[in-house]
Amino acid sequence: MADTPSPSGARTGGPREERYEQLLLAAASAYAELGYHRTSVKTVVDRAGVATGTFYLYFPTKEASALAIIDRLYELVIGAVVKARSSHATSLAKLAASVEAVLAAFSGHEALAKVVLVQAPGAHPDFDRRLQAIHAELTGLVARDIQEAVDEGLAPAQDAALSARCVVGAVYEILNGWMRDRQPPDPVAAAPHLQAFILRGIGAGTPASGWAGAGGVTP
Amino acid sequence: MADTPSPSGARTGGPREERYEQLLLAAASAYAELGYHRTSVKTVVDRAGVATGTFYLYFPTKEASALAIIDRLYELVIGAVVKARSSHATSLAKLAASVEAVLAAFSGHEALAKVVLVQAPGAHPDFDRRLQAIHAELTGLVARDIQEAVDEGLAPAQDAALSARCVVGAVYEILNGWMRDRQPPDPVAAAPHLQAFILRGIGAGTPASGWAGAGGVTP
Amino acid sequence: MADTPSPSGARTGGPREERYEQLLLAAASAYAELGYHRTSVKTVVDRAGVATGTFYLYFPTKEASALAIIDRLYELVIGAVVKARSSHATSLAKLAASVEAVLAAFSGHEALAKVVLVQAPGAHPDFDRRLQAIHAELTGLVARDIQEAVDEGLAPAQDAALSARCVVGAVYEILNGWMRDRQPPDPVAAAPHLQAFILRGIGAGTPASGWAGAGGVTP
Amino acid sequence: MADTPSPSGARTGGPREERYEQLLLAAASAYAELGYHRTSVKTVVDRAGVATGTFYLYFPTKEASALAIIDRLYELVIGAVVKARSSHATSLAKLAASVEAVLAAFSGHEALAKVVLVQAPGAHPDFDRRLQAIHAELTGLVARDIQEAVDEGLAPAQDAALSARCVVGAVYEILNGWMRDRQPPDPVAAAPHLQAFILRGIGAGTPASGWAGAGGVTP
DNA sequence: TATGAATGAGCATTCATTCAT
DNA sequence: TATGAATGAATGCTCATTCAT
Repeated sequence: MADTPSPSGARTGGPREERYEQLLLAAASAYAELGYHRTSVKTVVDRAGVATGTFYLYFPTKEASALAIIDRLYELVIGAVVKARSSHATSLAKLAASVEAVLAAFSGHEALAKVVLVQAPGAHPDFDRRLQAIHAELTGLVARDIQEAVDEGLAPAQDAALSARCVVGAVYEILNGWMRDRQPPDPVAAAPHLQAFILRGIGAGTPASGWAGAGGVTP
Repeated sequence: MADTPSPSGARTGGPREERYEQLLLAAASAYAELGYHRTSVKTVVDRAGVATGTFYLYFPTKEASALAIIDRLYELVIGAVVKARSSHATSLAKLAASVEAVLAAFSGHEALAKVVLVQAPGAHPDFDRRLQAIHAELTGLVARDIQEAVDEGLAPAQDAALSARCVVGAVYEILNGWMRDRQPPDPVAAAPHLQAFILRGIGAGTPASGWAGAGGVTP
Repeated sequence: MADTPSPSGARTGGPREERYEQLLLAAASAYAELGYHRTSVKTVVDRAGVATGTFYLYFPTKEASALAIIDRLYELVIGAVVKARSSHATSLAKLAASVEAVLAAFSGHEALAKVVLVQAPGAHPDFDRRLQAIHAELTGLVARDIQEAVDEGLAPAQDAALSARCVVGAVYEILNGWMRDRQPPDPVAAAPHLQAFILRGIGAGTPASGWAGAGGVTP
Repeated sequence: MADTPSPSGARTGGPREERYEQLLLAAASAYAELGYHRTSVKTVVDRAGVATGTFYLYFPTKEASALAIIDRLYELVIGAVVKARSSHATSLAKLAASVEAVLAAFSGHEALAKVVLVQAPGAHPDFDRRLQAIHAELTGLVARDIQEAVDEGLAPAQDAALSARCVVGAVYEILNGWMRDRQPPDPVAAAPHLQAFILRGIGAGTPASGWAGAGGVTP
């Protein structure tokens, strides 16, 4: 609902930016609902209430509109994660905060999330490439936290990259379940459980390890 | 390459079955490589070395061929899981064995796996529905194991369904990484790490809990 | 009317070749009448009495259909010219025979001629390139004849290439006039006048120079 | 490059006329370079450095801009020819002077010439009609000269209209060769050769016939 | 007069599906 | 059973033209 307040930060946003948002969101909701390939540009412009040609005033191709959606969510998610992490000092707190931030960012933009997590993969080679960016960034962040925790003796020796994949997979699956059939009904509410699972998973499973209290950092 | 040699070795395979396999595998490899929508029926029949019309003697529609691929992998995976579980008595051993069986089944049929895990989601509403079957079945099995472990005092109280999602997500992500960029290079070799992560994640993190030795159950 | 009897020489021409001819001629007549850009593929297939997709069974693109028309006329014209020339021994007789052969070949395939001489130039860079081939071939042949006549003392010293352009220009303009408003009503009947003009133009203007009787070589 | 500096030097050129020239020349250069159909109005206004809407303040349609180009060249060519002819008294001198004037006028306005001779024919029915005007006027003038020469006994009896077409065709082809690949490098320098060819062609091939000295009439 | 965002009809091309052989 | 030519609806994209500012 409160989707993407102009990335440039400008509050006013000339009519140009408004139209762009309008089309981006119309495209996102259509792709989310019908799937990228089953959505025609006509469907998108009908939802946005503009003419066909207008779409191409803002996106060079249909494909570009999907890439823009991916990029938009990328910014939102990475932005939220970076912000959340900056409030915490220890590796485990950063990790726990990141998990919650990801849940909050994705679930706060469901249409975008559905496009990125469900519809885009496999729809086009370029999408997959772009998707990798978010994925790699997130997994890298998590891997670093785990490695740090290991180095600090907070977790047992392990393949940090592999564990990071497990972490990211668990988070995505929670989001997928929520998007698919509202299980869990609220991803953010499930954060504590997920954090507990993850921290135990990497072998840093007790609050004494220093991650307790990371919850609620993303207002 | 060594993709899906007739699942039940018993099949005598009349010419009809052979053609069907040929087309199913040609479709799977094409969809895996190019994506469902970017693959035309022409491409599939070219790979199978038959004429266009022949495709429709074995599948009523293109869509049906993808559903057949999903069903095929479903059988393979669930079959392997059920078989693996039958060799173990305790909940945790069953869980650990299931994880390895899933990794082995998917990674033993890469083309099918790519179609099911990467290309099918989002490509068609019917696919998503069918995909749910595998997913729900797997998650249900895992949830049951977890609940059992909790009931037996082997793991702390928790939302078993939620934890099960985490488990399944972690497994899928390992498979995704392998399919995407061979990270890890061999999913089955990564099974111990993954099992450890998962068992710790549900709070049953020590071999003393009774899951050790589950490895190698899938011959 | 008697347009393009299968280039491969095969008289029977399977249904495949027939369809191709049908489409080529439908395209030629449409392009000739409406112009290349003002003709849609729909228009062509309607004239041919086939479905849209069928067009693309025989031509990879609309552009290719126009190139095929150009090539077809190229073969017809060059073929006729080479054949006509082979019946004559002297340079001037060859030249005169070529002129008549060109008039006959173009005027015997009016739709193709209109496409090549009127509609194709400027319609697409590729067309222009291909058009050059016919043009250069014809001009080269004429230039050779003129040079030979000069060398044999049958015509005064001159820039043979420049004179050849004049010759070809005169021939094309006669054809253009005929296509535009049937002036002259019959290009072949105008051949003697044109030949006289041309031979005088290159300074070999008397029948004594040895070109008389070249007329009528193309039955 | 030095294309069409306002035809009648008298024009004071208010800002309105300047804009018009600017757009006419931008359109001409674009059509000449890219072809009429491959040039969008956007391309023209970009070259002219004005906004899209401005184009329609000076031309009712895109088509009208091409017609204006044709008309402009018509004025230039006919004007030059009439002027050149007025300096000569005899039919053959008028003819020879006309040829040179046409070469000079077209080659002095290459962009316009390319549009008129190469791009416009076939691009639109209306263009063809308008093109006829220049064509008929020129051919008529030449035919009259030839008829006069015949009547004066300077040339043998002939179909003056047909000969006139040959003359015009030869001139156009020289211009086409120059525009296509700078063969000849300078049409005006080729005028003597062309004049000789033409006068010989109509059977008035000796300077004694009274056409010598017609060269250089267009200052 | 000048702008340029918006329009929407029009078009080339693709491809799942059919069916006569 | 097998073939592959034929179909025609569907779609992404362009661009001449309009009009509110």
